[in-house]
Amino acid sequence: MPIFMADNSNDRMSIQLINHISKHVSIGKKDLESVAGFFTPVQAKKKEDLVTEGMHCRYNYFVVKGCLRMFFLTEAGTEQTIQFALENWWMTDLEAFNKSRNASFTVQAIEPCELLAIDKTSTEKMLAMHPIMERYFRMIYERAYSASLSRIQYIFQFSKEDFYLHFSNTYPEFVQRIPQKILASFLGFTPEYLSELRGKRVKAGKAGKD
Amino acid sequence: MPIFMADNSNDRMSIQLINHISKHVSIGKKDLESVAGFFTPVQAKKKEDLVTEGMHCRYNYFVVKGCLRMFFLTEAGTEQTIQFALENWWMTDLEAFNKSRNASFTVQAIEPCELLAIDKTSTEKMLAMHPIMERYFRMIYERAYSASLSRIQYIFQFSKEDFYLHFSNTYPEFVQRIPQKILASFLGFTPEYLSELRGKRVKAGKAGKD
DNA sequence: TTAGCTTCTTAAACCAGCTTAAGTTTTTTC
DNA sequence: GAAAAAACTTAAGCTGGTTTAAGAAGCTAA
Repeated sequence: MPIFMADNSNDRMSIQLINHISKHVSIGKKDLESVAGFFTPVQAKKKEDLVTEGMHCRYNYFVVKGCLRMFFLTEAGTEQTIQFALENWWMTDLEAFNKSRNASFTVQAIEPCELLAIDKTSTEKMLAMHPIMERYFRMIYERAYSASLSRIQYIFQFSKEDFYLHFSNTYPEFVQRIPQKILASFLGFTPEYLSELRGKRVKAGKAGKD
Repeated sequence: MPIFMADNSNDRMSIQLINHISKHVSIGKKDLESVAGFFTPVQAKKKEDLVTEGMHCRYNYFVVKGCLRMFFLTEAGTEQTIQFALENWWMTDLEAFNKSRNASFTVQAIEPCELLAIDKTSTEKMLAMHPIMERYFRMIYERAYSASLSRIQYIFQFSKEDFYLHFSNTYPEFVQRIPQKILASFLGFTPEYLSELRGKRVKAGKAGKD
């Protein structure tokens, strides 16, 4: 179970959410404070599940600090990572969250995380009280949708080797930050093959410093 | 170039958009008529491009009738289909549409289509005048985002053969309706391999009527 | 500070799906 | 309604990436 933090963390964490909302929509200070009041600060440990595949999906999470990933279990029993959420991204199993179905995905902390959580009822109240937040989320989901389409484009565009090279050139710090096993499960190949690719690069003298 | 239709088609086509909006949000008749006024009816012929990769992406399209697909050209020069839009779905290259960038994708009519088109300026005016439409689009993009994640899940979950079987069992009429070449480019394999899979099923006596 | 667990590496054998190529059928166009 | 173009089929040979297996190296916890 995630730890629900004492109220005084709320202020610091809320500021980040408030800043993010302000970047996207015009909204007054009072409204922002009211919006922030709908969220509960949550602390998650490394490898802790925030949403569990097959279980009720109660919260939508805003990442204040740390990194989440979303994955599911394939029939073969391996974890397939679908996407990551870094600071200022939202993550939950949206369909399960909205329709009160059991989750199809697990959301898990890769690192120790600070999160802001909101449940469905609070989301609806918050949207009814602050309709401008519909606009904020419309923009957030447009962006998430575009990102997801780009991911599909990359999956088909590149061979697995090129997909790895492209990803590790585009996000070199991030690649350092996460376990290789998780990276392999995101890129859609076996850890063994990733290891082979890394070996190939090192031998070819193309590796970065370590 | 798409054909922009005479105004009297507008009524019939708008009704479908109006019904769709009404299903998602509470909105009065007058507002609905005002919203509909922001759209232009468009007729597209089979194989006609509505958005072209590399070109300016002026419109967002609501499908009244027919079927659109979104694709891009891989480096190898083959078309890779990303998604389809049937009746009551929206389609455009969202990122290009929003940020006035050149399109990364082509949107093409698979069948003769009736569409409602709206440009960026009109979209903004419409949203400013009818903020409830932010809610409508928030829901639309949530759904589109979820659908896109499911697609990623399927891509990784299934072998190519199982992916084909799953898709053709889930949408048998749709599979009949579109060219095999396009289906193959959606499932991510060669037309030759699709043909082989079909042959295999027919021989095994598992084929449907034709 | 050692035992146990998880992650990472290496390498050989294997196979799903691609490429190529040539023929057939369907659709489009004039 | 004939010719051209596009879509579909079939089959052989090949390759990118998986599987399997076994060992090495890093972490984590008492």
